[in-house]
Amino acid sequence: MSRAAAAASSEIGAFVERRDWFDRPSVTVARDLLGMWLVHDRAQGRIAGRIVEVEAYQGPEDLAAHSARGRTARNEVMFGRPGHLYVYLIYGLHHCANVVCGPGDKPEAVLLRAAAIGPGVELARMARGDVAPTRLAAGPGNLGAAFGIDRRLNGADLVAGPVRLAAGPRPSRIARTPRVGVAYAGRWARRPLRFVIPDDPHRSRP
DNA sequence: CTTATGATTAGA
DNA sequence: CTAATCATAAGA
Repeated sequence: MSRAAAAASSEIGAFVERRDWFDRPSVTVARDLLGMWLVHDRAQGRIAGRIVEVEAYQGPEDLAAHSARGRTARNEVMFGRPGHLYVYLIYGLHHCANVVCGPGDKPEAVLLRAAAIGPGVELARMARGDVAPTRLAAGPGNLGAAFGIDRRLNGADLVAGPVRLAAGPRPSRIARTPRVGVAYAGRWARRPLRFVIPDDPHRSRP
């Protein structure tokens, strides 16, 4: 990779500053999130990575969405204003990070499933241990671990930070597949609501 | 109170 | 293929 290309790929664009950017259906936000930067500013430094894989979870009618089983203490944030982080613990050990979307009061969200870590690689490695760079944030549990996102950040404002989103290079192509791990959701399990950059080495699976 | 299970992962 | 591991939600 040339010096110019390397510089370009590590360039973080403008942060999302308008809440209404998030106030859209999860499918729309999900597509837009691919290629964008996820940035976490911490005392130790900044961890940033480009999002390469996401899943859309639609409102109450989507049987795979947490919000389909009513409002509870856990999914409270999904029912709140768009532009916040919904973080929950899964299988007793993995933290999954979601972007709360709209439109309006509709409790939709986008699960962040994989990212290519750019600036802050060493910090991410410290948090994750010694793993291959392409696997650092591949899979929702790994992404949470790599970015240092846990339940303390549940409800965090994505406009205010410390976790924010910024413009990045748009992918030339976007692939759609069914979502992972939601076989119980009947028809909704088969819907193509997973969005991924085809053949990206940082994605969690084909 | 008890109990089943999950938007997962690593390892055999 | 399965164990790990616990917050959550649902049921008694």
